[in-house]
Amino acid sequence: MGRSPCCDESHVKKGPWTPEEDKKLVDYIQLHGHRSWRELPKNAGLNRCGKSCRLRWTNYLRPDIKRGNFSEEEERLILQLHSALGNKWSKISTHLPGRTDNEIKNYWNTHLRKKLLRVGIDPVTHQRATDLDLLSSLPSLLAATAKLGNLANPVDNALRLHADVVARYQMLKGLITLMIPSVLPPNTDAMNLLGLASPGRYQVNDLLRQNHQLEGLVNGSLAFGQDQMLPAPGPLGLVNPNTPSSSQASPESRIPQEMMMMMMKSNYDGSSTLIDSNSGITTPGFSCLDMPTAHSTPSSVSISPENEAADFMQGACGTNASTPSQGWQGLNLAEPDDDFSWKDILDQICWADES
DNA sequence: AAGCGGGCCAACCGCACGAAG
DNA sequence: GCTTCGTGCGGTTGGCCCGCT
Repeated sequence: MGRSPCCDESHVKKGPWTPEEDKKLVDYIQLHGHRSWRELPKNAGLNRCGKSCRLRWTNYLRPDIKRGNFSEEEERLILQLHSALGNKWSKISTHLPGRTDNEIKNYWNTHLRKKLLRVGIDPVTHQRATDLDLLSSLPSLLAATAKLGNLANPVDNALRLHADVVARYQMLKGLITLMIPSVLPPNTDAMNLLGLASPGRYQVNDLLRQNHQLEGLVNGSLAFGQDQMLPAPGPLGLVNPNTPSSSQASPESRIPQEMMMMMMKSNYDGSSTLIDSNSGITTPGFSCLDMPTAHSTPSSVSISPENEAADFMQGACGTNASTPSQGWQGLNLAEPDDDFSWKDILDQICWADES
């Protein structure tokens, strides 16, 4: 389709607006409204194109514009909305009273995008890196996130925690994936063994939930004892409907508890308590950031972006407790078979790390 | 103090889409 | 059904500001 620009006339002024122009525009709109932006500059005595007037009004002069820094609440909301809607700035702005799409877009590009990148989350897809060959970069990612230290901003803390947990998740995933050819039956889904969502679109909200889950592991709140199949989710109510039942877990899939704990605990400082309760991000629950979990499956349910956004906007802070289910039942952390060499696996990982 | 580089943000540009004729 | 108009939207640009050397 397309059409010629509204301001073909080369004589119209461009560039920054002067206070006099602002006053003319405001005075005119207050008196007459802005029924036709094309006619407005003529009538208001402005040497601008209508489009420029509209932008100036909507992005700067409108009386209900909120100026100043974004609050933590706004920041989190933008993250959530962007993960659900993508670059739909105007839609996002409707959830942030007083903020314009342009302002949010700028804030995203200059602040939030970089924050996500810094913690290893793709700001476009909200996915963590999924490729196995990225395994080699994870130790450095962990080190980098550790260096971020105890950040004052709860959102930063949450992101750092995401990166930390995601990195461990990746190491674990990589380990299992390496194991598959040698010790697991063909077609075994490594992630199902862990009771985690299968790879795919991975949003911040998924991250938060998996944080939640992995923290359970890290903190030892999920009891996995010797020779013990996990009969039920831990106190966190972990849910993964895709998880095979324990009866389906192959004996070969056993991972020694010591190894899991070593991987999950290494360098972990229990930083979940860093999260500011005022921010609404609480650990291990992340209560106000959680997607509704009782009825949805992370990453695997197809929802239109709009519905998805509406869904979590509606249920963000009022989620039902997760239904206890078979989640993590496939996680068998009992002792390995005697003839199985975990050292070999570790050696493989070291090799992968070095390559 | 001057030059440089990067960050930030207001404003611009071009396309898309719905309404009206 | 088509063309034109008006507006909305998202991506990009350009200039200002600030910190660093």
